[in-house]
Amino acid sequence: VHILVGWSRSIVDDYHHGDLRSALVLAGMEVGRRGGVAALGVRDLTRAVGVSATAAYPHFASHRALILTISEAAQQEMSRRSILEAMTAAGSVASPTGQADARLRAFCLAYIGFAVAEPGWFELTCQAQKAPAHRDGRSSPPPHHLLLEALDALAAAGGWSLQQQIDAEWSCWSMAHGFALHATTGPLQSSPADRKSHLAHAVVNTLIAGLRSSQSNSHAGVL
Amino acid sequence: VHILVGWSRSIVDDYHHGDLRSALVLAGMEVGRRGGVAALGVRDLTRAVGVSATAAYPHFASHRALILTISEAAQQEMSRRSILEAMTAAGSVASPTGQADARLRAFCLAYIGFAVAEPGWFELTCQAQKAPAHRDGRSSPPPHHLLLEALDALAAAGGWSLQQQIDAEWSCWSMAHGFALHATTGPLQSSPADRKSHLAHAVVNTLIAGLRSSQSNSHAGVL
DNA sequence: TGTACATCAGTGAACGCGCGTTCACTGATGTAC
DNA sequence: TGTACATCAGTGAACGCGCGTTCACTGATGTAC
Repeated sequence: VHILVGWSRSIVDDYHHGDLRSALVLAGMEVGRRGGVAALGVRDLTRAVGVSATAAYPHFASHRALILTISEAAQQEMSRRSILEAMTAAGSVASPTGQADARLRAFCLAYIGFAVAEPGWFELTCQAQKAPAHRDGRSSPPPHHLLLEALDALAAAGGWSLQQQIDAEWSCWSMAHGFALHATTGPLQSSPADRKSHLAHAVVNTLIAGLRSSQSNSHAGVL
Repeated sequence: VHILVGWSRSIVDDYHHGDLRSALVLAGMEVGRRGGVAALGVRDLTRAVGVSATAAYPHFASHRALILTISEAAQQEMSRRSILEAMTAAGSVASPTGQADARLRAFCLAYIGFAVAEPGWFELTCQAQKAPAHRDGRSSPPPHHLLLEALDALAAAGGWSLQQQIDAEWSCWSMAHGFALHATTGPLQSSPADRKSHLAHAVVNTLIAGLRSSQSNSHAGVL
């Protein structure tokens, strides 16, 4: 049975001895949602949890390590709560080619949509970008795994080579990521929502049109 | 005639009374080239010029103002020294459509190439991204103006509507920007140069293929 | 049941640091008469 | 030619701040006998 002990002077009462590590990550998500990475100081987070500044160090080797852990939590949030949902919702389409198209489109638009809806979390997301490890059996995968999955279907339907599929992977991620940054932090940041949405659709349309035609004339017109 | 006066104790001897403003911006470009935005503290830059920390304030209202000015200098560098050069070099192609293609391709690849070759400057570049102002007669235009110029030709050759051209603008910029970030700061940052180069070409090919086919079936397949 | 002891998650004072910015000032330069 | 004065680009001491990290510590909890 948990009893509120004396040292807990903070408003955050849902933390008690024993799970400070998780509490810090949770606080990081809460604080970083508004405020981004800049708000994730060691002192900021320990303060938010209601604990002395030094209490973080038995759980995290350094400030950077704490940030990276929170970044991974943000990636989970993006994947599980936003992209995965959109992709499974896009599953109800007739033809297999149409379904593959729809799922890839859903990935890109959800990636962008998450960034626009949660710019703070999106910024966290960008902190820990590892080199992509291909299809290990990880549970609740980060965004990149979901992209690979969407492309698998498209590659099978279109008869792509492995090289073509890898290239496509980076086209999709670049387009979605670049647009997300423009809409979030860049020159589109104060555009109205419907303009952002229109451009997002246009941009993703161009991407998919390009992928579709890449199976016929790839490696043509090289500079 | 300039004489080395007593207060100039720094190694940077090419600064004398009267152009401290330019000297600070120049130092910012030098220091930011390695080190990025994080290295552009007020004290860092005044130290680099060999001047007291407070000397910057008659010339810049705040730290932020100083950074924005340096960012604009980096944009000039990117446009003039890298992109403009590549685009004019791509001018020698036969058909008008082929030339428009080549110039757009040159823009994207030069944008990415600059980011990879000068990641510090590229980071500076991203600091001051204003909303794009359409074709005013500015001398030595920032990257966005050069993109518009490249698209003008392509739109004329392809018979695009204005809306299609605006959409294309953001497709190009998103793709180039997203890939540049992946190659610079993101998951591709420690990939070998030839892999970056291969993927850059593949990604730009996909983009251009998408733009080419967008004139026929745009606004089709909307989600 | 009661005492002795190890464990372990936290405290809180302190370290050294560097930041952006303010303020009153100084000393060389150029101009007017 | 020489003196008086305004201008102006700098100085340097100081302010308040908050950071990440270290260290020796404390006090509650669980276990052994």
